[in-house]
Amino acid sequence: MDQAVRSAVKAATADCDRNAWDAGNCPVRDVMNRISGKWSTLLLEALAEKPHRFGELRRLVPDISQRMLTQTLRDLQRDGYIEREVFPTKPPSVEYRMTPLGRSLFGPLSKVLAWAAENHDAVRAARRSFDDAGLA
Amino acid sequence: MDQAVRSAVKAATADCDRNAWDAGNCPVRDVMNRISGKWSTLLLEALAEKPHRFGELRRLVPDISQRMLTQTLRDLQRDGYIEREVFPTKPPSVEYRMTPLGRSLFGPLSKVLAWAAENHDAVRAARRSFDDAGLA
DNA sequence: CAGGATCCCTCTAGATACTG
DNA sequence: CAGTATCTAGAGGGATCCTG
Repeated sequence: MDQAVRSAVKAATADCDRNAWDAGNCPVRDVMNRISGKWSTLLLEALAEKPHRFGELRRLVPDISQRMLTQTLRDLQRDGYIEREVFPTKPPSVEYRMTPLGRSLFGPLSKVLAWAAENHDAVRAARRSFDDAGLA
Repeated sequence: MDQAVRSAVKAATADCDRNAWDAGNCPVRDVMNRISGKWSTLLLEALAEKPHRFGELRRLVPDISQRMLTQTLRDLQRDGYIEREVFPTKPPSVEYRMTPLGRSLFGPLSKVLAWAAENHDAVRAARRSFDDAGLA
């Protein structure tokens, strides 16, 4: 980890200390809380590629309930990561697309997702050996 | 986002598709689920700097309960991100430290944490304007 | 000191049904 | 098509007491 990143993280940590790690004032927790939802990263991943309509997103993430799809999209929109555009056709259609802020987040975030894909086996192996050691 | 990252993410997505985004088989969800816990990133942040004992960690993250500290540490250990070493002194002391796997995760992850620190204000602004628009 | 065990509660997320 | 409303189960998380 280079020095620039290290000091940025340290600054964030310092903020948390001053505010007793209050969720609302700690940048790390405030931002992570949202992107760490069960579906957030999957939707960001889908919308990072290109804009999608509601129904398309539902098909891209088959096991999401329509309630959680709506809610997660609204949360992402509220934090400024995605935009919602309504086309007053009949029947109506709605398109979701990433904002510049969302793209700027997805840059670093995608690196973590890539890490997950590359190291998934290592994690599963660690998990197995932990369980086999009887510490489960 | 460069091409290497893009294709790695795409590969992960493809895996998820084949398995209907099953939590156990989707690398993204499997890894993100753990590091997205309420306390995981804060503890990784603390242990990235240097090893710490149980009591030190508790002081570093004042508002964590001892139950959640124990549980989160065990989860991180199970996935191979941190190590636990017991020193049979009297009274006993236990030290936690990051593993190579943990460090390799924390590289990309720290970039996201830095992003959170830098863009926290932008997110809060987006949130306010969303709420003021009456869409809350 | 570093936890384990227990009780309890909130909040998230899923299922189902209905609407402009 | 793209949602909203309601109900409910279950996980995540907290408080407290106990122990090697």
